[in-house]
Amino acid sequence: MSRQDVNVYILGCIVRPSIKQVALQAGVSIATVSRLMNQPDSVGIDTASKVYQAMKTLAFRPNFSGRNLRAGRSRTVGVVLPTFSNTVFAQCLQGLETVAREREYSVMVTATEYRQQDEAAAVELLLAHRVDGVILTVADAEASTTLDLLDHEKIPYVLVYNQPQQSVRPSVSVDNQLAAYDAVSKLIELGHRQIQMLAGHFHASDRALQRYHGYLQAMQQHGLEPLAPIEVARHTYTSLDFDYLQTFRDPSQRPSALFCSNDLLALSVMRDLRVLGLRVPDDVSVMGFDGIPLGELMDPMLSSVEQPSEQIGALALRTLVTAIEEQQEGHPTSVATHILPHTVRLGGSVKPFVQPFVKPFVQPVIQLFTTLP
Amino acid sequence: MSRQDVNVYILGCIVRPSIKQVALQAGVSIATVSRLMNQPDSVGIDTASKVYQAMKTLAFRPNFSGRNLRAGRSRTVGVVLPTFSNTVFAQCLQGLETVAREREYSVMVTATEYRQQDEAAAVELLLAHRVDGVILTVADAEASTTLDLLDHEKIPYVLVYNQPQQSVRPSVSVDNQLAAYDAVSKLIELGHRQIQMLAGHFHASDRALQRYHGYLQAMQQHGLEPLAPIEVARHTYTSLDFDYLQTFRDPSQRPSALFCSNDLLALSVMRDLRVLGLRVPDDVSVMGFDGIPLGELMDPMLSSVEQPSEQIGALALRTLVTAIEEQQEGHPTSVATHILPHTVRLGGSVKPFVQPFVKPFVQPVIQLFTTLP
DNA sequence: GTGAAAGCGCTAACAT
DNA sequence: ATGTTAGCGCTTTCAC
Repeated sequence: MSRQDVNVYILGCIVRPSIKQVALQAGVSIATVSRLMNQPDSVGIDTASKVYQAMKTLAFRPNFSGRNLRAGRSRTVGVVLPTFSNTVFAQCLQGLETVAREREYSVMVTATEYRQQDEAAAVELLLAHRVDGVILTVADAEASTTLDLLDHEKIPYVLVYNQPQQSVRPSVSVDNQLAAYDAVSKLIELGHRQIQMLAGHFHASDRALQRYHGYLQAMQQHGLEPLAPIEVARHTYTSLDFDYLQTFRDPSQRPSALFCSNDLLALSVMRDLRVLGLRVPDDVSVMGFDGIPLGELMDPMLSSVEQPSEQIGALALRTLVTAIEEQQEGHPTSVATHILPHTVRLGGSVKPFVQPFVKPFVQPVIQLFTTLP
Repeated sequence: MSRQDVNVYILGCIVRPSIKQVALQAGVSIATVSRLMNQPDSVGIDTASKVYQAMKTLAFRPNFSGRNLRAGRSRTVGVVLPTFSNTVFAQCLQGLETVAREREYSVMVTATEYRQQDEAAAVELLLAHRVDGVILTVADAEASTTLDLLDHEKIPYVLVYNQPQQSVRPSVSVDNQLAAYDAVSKLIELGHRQIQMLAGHFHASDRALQRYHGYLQAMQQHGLEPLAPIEVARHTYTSLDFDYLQTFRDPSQRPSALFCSNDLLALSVMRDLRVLGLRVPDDVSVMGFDGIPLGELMDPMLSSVEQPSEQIGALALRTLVTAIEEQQEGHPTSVATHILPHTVRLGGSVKPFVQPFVKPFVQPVIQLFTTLP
């Protein structure tokens, strides 16, 4: 062995030590070094300490590329979400990453920015990195060639937020239709009759469509006429474009309650209504979906369907790791569909609807007072 | 060559094809396949199409583990942030990931949950994966052994949000002290004299401390007595614990304006004040820091120091990639410190302070009215 | 323009 | 309990 094999410095440049240098330094074979990392118990106590010492002096750090290549696994999971700018997905990522760290998995992330056509490339890239599995939210879980690919290649994956109805696919979500049904039923219970749904493009979010079905179900079941949904060109923040609210200027034209497919949209529409001179909840009640933490800080508090995003992420990761490890041990693949409980949070953005048919008796008196300086 | 080398299926199980299978299928050497991926021009036109054809039929996907091991680079950057639950960091990640995708880099993420002691392990893990560089926010950029490690090992990195003052470290941030100074000066300009700062633990966020210095500077420069900052045990959402606001019940004890070290804290405190029966901005004005998009949707709109989080992420990634590629070409390492512009956004959560020294003239009349049924 | 061959760091089967 | 060795998939000289 040449001197360079021991030395960490070559031409003054740091060369990261490999197990080879460690083995040389400790006077053992590379197999021993490798074993110490994988099954520490299988190495003699004094040999072990020698190797640990060598690792320390050389500041050895294993090279996962080598390990992954050889072992055929990477202890890395891939994540594909529409965007991290929407708190819901960010929370999911947070929950997922926390559990990943516990389980000693790493996380590689991509965003599709709600573009269905970007899903395939995102997954391809992750697969090139040989991630052991994928956690993802797709535009449409039923008709997804990306999911078909994963199925075909037997790559473990878990959907988050998507809730496949026809196909059998591992997923973690709330029951979107039921949750929307509950929310709209609550509005109906509070006296609302004219309830309209507002959503991003349905083709970019099967969840939004499922929620719309829940809306329809609630309306029809209560003998109410469903209104055509308002589809806006975004899933997150508005850009102060009020065209979609033009009809709201006429009180007879506008619904008494608005059910939004997510909280960012709900908060945006509340702001837009405000700018238009309409009050929430006095003129329009607003119900969101997601239950983002910031909604609770609003005044009036945002009513919303709470879904446990961090837990969705956490459970998805646990489910994925289980699938990965089952697969590695040659077990049969079990497909688990987790439906987590939702709750309808009622805040000040929704108020009971009272038919405005009688003018209050005291109004003249009030008018007298208000004409005073 | 045995038949198995050509065949993608072994024992009914899919075996991912390598360049070896592709080469065999196309009747060329593995070197040609490799060259086609790296310098497509160096391969003959007809050979190329043969190889492409083989790749297609075999559904070939390069194995980055092999490539990374051999090439010594991974086209992957590591990201270490306090949490993804805070919109600010989520936005930064979004900006960063978008540019990474453009540049064909992958992103591996970790959260420290504001625990300084977790920073080292997070970076170690990323380095074991042989990321080409790291983007990170640390608790304290001046005294960070993690950053010293990166410096020592010559791993390119870029800080985000951190703004080192003494040490020379590549970073992308706003000028925290100046930004806080501007915000507090604005409050003073609006008549506020009793201004207090509220922050998470300073030892977990050097930015918060720099902002406190900005607060101090503004107060002193205007001849005002700084108040002791309120340090609360969190950086994100409150858990409805109002102890820290006890003194606010007494009007003579409370400041007229509160400057919060971030928006989540500001929104939380606004909610807490509301629950305590205090009105924002009538009883207390509130100014945040970060300029998260949701703050603009609030009513009253959250006043805040806007920092361009997505751009911070985007620029950090561009800077990092530049550093990585400079280093690979053996160029000298240039250290760029980017200070991005901030703006003080004034919303309804702040109102001019008027000394309540004269009782309004009409008060008796009002009292008369209010004693009516 | 193409091929042969070495080797990146590591694991695991086999040997002792 | 430890060493020897083959080879994971790829890039990159060095030949021709």
